[in-house]
Amino acid sequence: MPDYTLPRAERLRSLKAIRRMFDEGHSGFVYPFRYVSLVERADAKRADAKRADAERADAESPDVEMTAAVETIDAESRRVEVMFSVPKKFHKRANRRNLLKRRAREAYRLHREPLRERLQQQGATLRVALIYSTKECHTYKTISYAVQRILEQISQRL
RNA sequence: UUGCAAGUACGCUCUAUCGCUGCCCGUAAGGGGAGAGGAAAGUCCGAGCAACACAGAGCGCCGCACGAGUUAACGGCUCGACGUUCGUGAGGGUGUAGUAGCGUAACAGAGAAUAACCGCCUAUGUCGGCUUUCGGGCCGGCAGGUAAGGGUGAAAAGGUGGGGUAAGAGCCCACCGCGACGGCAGUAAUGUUCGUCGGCAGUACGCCUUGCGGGUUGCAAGACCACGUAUACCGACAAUUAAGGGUUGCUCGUCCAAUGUCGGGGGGUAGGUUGCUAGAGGCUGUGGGUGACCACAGUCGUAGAUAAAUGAUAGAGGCCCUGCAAAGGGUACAGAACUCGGCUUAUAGUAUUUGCAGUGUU
RNA sequence: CGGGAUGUAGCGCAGUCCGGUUAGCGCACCAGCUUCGGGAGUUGGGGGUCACAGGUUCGAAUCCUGUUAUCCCGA
Repeated sequence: MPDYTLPRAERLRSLKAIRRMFDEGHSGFVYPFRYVSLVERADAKRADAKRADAERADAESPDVEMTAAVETIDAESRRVEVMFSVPKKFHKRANRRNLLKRRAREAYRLHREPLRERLQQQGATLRVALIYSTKECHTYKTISYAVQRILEQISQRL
């Protein structure tokens, strides 16, 4: 039985980690999403993160609304951390942004199992951000398809 | 029946699968139950709450301003008064403290306020001319009188008619309008088809004056715990009278002393707990009040997240639109962030009460 | 979430406090002159729903109210 849950622990919440991901991560675009991901194979990531934070001061993309998860002690649940974002620039109304974030989260929740297995095999961890960057408001079907494509792409890059 | 006006209530429902955030039960597996709005929005007012001395004085600044009521409070609400404006009407919009003094009123116009440009008059005074029956008469000028007429303007000193006059004028009179006092009605604003009297006022805005209210900053307020560090370094300040500071526009008052206070300048954290949801609470009934609202009784338990949960998908059913039907399409505005009371703005549609105007039938 | 500012010609800004005759300045644009031609220079010209909607006033870019867009600040 696959695990379809998505508790808060699996969401990317640390400001430090987010900055690092946007600086060093690999980014791509599958309509309507822009995505950013960062793979880490080493175990000594905590020291890494500290160094990265000290290096740089100025933050980029200030009007991005972020959804994230805290770093927990459990290493297993930290295999993948994800955040979803819908910029205010494209969607003015809060209820619209909520709806799109929820659809994206749902699509991720139902389709991330293959990716997770692959990560487990390789012993790597992954951080992903999905940014909905279009003015149109797409249905669940479109979003679901796009999310699957993104997860496939990330999986192939491992 | 058509079109309107003013309100009031509601504003999708159910099932399945997979989830999210608190809470309760359980050692655990798991189970139970809760989970967006009328505007949650804008942040335009008013409060609670918190810190600053359980916050003081004066000045300044800001807000409000018909009357009565309502309320914890308000710039809100209710009922009422008057003016103005839109509407055939039901009704809707908007305004209303005081005026002693000062300022401004472009352009146009003679003039924008102790008005004489054109016009009218020459009774009165005076000068000149003509004439004379020597009383005076006529013409012109000057002093002067005149707010009727002209045109300008947003606004020109009550209106119409008559008398009166040299010409005119509330100068006098009639009616209309206005104001004051008294009576009457009303708690009052105010009204008055009552009585008596007064010839009778510029207008708008601002300064100003009066009354009432406002200390400042806001839950990123504030409190605690953990982690980490630096009492780095530089500068200012005093021994009894002051500097500096204590979240206030200024002044005062008051408080702060050497392991000190403050400033400059660096360093660390980016976590948790609390504030955090029972409150001027909702609903029902009875009573009071025109009403806002109030009193009493009963009853209910109703989000608390933290880059932020309250959902996604599928199916079925309502409702609306198109269509003969089959079928197709639509189902608004919008997402809690300390909490209340209002206001404002957005909103597919549905139901309903009262009232108005028109048309038809009887 | 809380607090604050701005919107005027294609672009950048005055004017708004304290309302008044025709909303002004620079760059850009158009035309003439100049040059063999262009640039520079010079002379003239066009271009504005003063963000939007109500209100106050005789009269509103200016005062008042609401809406909308953009920007800034607060750990």
